[in-house]
Amino acid sequence: MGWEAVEDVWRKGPWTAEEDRLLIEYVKLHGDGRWNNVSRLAGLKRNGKSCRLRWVNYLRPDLKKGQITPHEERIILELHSRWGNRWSTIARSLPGRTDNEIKNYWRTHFKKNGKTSSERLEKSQALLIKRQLFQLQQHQKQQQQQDQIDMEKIMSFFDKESDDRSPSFTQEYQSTRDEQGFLSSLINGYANLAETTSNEDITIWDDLWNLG
DNA sequence: AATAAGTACAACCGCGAGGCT
DNA sequence: TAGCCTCGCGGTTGTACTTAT
Repeated sequence: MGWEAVEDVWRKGPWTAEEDRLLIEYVKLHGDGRWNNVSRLAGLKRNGKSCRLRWVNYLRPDLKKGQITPHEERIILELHSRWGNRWSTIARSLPGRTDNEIKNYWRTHFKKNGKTSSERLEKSQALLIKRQLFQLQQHQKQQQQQDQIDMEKIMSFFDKESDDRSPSFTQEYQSTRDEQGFLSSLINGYANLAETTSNEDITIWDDLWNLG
């Protein structure tokens, strides 16, 4: 490693306001990068690695200050369930937030719940299934309404022309019934998988899907 | 009021990837 | 192509602050 090659003793621990000022001045003049030059050019007793970390996590002007919002929290949850501990990848989806910030937030807010990433993944999948179940149920409801309309048509048809039934009409009616039977079996299957998730979770996922 | 426990976050460390010579 | 340098990433630790007992 080359980080410690220039000097033997580097300052460690919390940064002072004066150190921050020197680092900001350095970046203004030379841009970010070439962090090993900072100690020589800016007069800082910090190694390049420490300077980079300080700049990236706290001094960058485009950083978003303040607490993680509930909206950001939902994004973190969703992306973590998808990518696991790939903090830098997750951070790229949250402008102004750093990987370190997200990592710390995750550890303090969610890790304590004792959920491993695989457990969270399972939960996310259950949420997805439950949402699909919800959509299927809505679809089934619409089908039932349509079915009732059809039934009224049939009754009216029998009333009017009981001796002259159209084969194409009865076929169409039968296919509608088949589709509904298929949906019912699908819903029954999903229901077993999704029963552990709440309707509140569905609302959260609806928000997430609407992000894009 | 004292202090133990919990929480939040800044900072450090080790490792590996990629570029350059 | 081997070795060095720079950088980024994820895990871990240290510490200040808050809350509970």
